Amino acid sequence: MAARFGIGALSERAGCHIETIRYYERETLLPDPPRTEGGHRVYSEVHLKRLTFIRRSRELGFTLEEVRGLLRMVDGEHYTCDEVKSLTLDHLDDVRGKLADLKKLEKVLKQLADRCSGGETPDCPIVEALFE
Amino acid sequence: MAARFGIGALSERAGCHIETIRYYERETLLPDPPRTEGGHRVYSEVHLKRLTFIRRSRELGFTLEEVRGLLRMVDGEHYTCDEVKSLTLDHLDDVRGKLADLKKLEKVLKQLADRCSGGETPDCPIVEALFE
DNA sequence: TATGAAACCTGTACCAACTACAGGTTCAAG
DNA sequence: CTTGAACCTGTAGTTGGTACAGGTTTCATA
Repeated sequence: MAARFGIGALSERAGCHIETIRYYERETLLPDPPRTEGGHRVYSEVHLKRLTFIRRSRELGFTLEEVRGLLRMVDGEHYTCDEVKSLTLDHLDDVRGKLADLKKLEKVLKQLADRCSGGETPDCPIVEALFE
Repeated sequence: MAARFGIGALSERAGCHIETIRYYERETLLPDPPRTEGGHRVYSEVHLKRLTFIRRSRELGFTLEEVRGLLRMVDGEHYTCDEVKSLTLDHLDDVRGKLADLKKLEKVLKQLADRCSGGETPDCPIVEALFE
């Protein structure tokens, strides 16, 4: 028999908050699960699998819209590697862009900090630089 | 005589949106400027200088709360280099943390993409990996 | 079977840091 | 005096959740 469990157990097993699960349901990333008489959500392994997919994708930095795209492919059954790979490569580009921005930032901040000798001096080169 | 100008000119000279200026005002990062009879905001160089400071700080990735802190120091007149430098170094740590996270991400994404040969194959190793 | 705590429910508001209207008023040039 | 650009206020939306409040259901124990 398929195991059935509540939202608390799903939350624990998938490693994401109860509120997040309900949020994904509202966002139609997770299907509406069956309910008990009293209205409690009842989940099974299918839901866990799907939620895990979402969580992993999010960990890899995909936006919810991108996750939605991935799920559509997976749901459609006839997605191709090409499609998935292209989505992944686009995302990789994003990540690399952010990486480049952050590196620049780090450099500038380090330069600023290096130029400042600290101490009690009231004229700080960092502040000066911020005024441009 | 000190030049006085409207929000549009300030926006242009500081390089940030009109709405953002009004937002900073609401957030008390910018002082309430004097107004014309009809209620239009009137700015002068002081405002431009302060707004530039905010914009530069934001470009360097400081949060608005951090900017608020920097402004308090500058306003207080008797800030020390030490304080400013320490705020900057804390922020630099943040940036380096994010940098490390993104690098990990990049690596994983690249590995995933490399493992996938593309093409029409319906079984994609990326999708597989996302299901964990 | 009763009971009380733990788990669950819905709905709303909040976070950052803006952005995007709608619908109205003022300003300045001609 | 007209007209159109610039400006005003106020509200709602963005992303990806989180945090309640205030109520109901479930289930293990007495």
